[in-house]
Amino acid sequence: MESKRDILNNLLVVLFNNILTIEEKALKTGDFKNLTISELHVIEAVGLEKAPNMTRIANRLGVTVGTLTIAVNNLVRKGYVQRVRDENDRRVVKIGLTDTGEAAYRHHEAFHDDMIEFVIRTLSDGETGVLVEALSKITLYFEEKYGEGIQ
Amino acid sequence: MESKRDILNNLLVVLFNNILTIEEKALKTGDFKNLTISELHVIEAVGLEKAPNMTRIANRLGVTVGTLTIAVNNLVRKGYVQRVRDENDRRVVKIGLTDTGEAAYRHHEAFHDDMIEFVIRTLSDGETGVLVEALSKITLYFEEKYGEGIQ
DNA sequence: AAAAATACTTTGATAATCAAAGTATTGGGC
DNA sequence: GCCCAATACTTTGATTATCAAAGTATTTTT
Repeated sequence: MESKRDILNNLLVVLFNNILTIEEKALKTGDFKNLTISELHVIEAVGLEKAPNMTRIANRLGVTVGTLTIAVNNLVRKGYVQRVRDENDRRVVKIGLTDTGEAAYRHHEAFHDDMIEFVIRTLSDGETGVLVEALSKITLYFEEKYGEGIQ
Repeated sequence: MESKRDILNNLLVVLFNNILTIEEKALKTGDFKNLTISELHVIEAVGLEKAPNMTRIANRLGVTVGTLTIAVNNLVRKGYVQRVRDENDRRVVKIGLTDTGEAAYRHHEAFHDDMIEFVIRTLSDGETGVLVEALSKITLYFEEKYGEGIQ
């Protein structure tokens, strides 16, 4: 008999290990086959704020600004984002989504919405509450134990 | 007020997006700083079975066998795994953990055990049941919707 | 006005990844 | 028993992701 521990561990391992693959698969079902999962996460970070600068995005994603520069170069080339020099402080580069970028952002958002919608539809109110509670605790646990890996 | 939907979405995004970073951070606290997170996942896959072959591991990890060959080359060089030709079918290469590999496997296992231990300690029996139920449903949902991305 | 700090880009290196081509071995059909 | 197809793996060539460190431009501090 598999213990509750083992079951829980397996679930978390499978979910965590496969979520990126799944996200990528979902992405490739849309009109955005030329986006990688990393690039999508840049688009996600840009879409969540209005015109964030490079440092802000890099921190959010947990990568260096140099790494982000390269990703943004490619996204500009592919037509998903734009660079805009800040006129107040000309060192700063703000990143915005193009119309195509907006569309990609919404396509990915729909992936999340569907997932959440499914969970809420499937579980009772009480169960959803417990799930939120449990995930909050796990997040908090990671935060305390491993610090700024998580924002 | 943030809706239950938004809270749940944020939790899942934060957990999913950061789990690899966190796992890597946990890894680097041990004696295995020269392992990357991908290499660790190979070690994990090898440790879960007795001497799996290349194809088996590659399928489990969702990468091509070519990709795995390179990872195994590096892991052999670093002394974590061994290649053993199958004497019954000499096309087959079975992969096993060295003693160092075993140690790395157990160190990573401890990371999982701690996490699970925390969850079980923190939640009531009923709550843990709901969590398992909810995660099972999410996994199933992904499986149905996106097929073999998940095993 | 010089020096230090900040924001970003570039460079050089390594790792992860795939598809496709190549090598070795096995199994099936005749 | 021999050939051909299939299988298991490795190699190759290309792309992407990543970092640290060096470089450039601009702003802030002294």
